[in-house]
Amino acid sequence: MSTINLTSLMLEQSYISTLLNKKVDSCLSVHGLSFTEFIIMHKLHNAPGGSLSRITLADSIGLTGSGVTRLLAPMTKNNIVLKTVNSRDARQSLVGLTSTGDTLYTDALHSFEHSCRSIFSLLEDSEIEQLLRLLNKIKC
Amino acid sequence: MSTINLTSLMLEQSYISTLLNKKVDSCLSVHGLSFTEFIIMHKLHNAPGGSLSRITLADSIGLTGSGVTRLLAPMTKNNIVLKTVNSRDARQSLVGLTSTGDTLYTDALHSFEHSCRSIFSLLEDSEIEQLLRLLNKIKC
DNA sequence: AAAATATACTTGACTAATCAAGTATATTTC
DNA sequence: GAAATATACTTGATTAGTCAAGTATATTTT
Repeated sequence: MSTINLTSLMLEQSYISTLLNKKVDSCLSVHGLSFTEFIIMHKLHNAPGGSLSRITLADSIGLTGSGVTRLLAPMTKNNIVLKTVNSRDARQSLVGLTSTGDTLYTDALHSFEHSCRSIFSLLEDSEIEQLLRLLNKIKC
Repeated sequence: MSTINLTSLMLEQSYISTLLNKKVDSCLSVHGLSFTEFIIMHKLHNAPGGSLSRITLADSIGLTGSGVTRLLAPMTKNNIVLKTVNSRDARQSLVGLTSTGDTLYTDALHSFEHSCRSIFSLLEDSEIEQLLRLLNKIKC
């Protein structure tokens, strides 16, 4: 493979990602959510037991721990997520969605899915699978 | 296609992009450059005539005009880029690489390509082409 | 069990970007 | 050709995140 294509691929990937983030952000803004907040809610909604520690959350979304702390602060204040102490380890605090948060997530998910269908509408089913497969072969 | 996969695809794409940005940023930091600065230099290096207006630059990298203004300020001070007036339109200022900037770009490109080869090392040539093709079918 | 180290989280200082409003120049309309 | 509108850019205020240092609790070493 010529290195030129690798460079193009990286730049293209970065460019598309920038635009996609903006697009998805604006679709979620009607629910008062940023994309990152939505991702957090998605991870919490799908977590076994419904809660995750900050560090697990941070790793699973590619942010630092302090980034997660700052993101969760307003979400806690707005009663979207709830912090509970881990009785086995007082350092850890587990985070989960409140029922308000879960309802909000479900609503936002509808908008999000709608936006995704539009964004990926030019891709066939098999191409979606293929794209997912190829993305997972990238060494981050 | 199930909507579940579209959601996964979007989240996966976002996650990978976050990590890739960090990886590439750290590879370029030895040259004192951020990824965004590198992209700007790349666009300027490859522009016909070697210069672009701020707005063309902004569009081509997915930033706002003001973002570009702020990015270019320190690069101008460090003699990496040069602003020239457009004699046909006094509003526009064209931006180009200085020779210092061009040398820096060439050096940084080596590191960047090296990093890209590692990042995409699990992908076959044909898969790189395929990935580029699929990314370009995304409606941003 | 005390000391050293590691882990989970928070906080202050900073950076990169955004948006909205402002300024200067161009273009269009009447 | 003056007035209205559009375009190119800049700037102040804000936001989302980073990193490094700090605090509190756990774990390991001796």
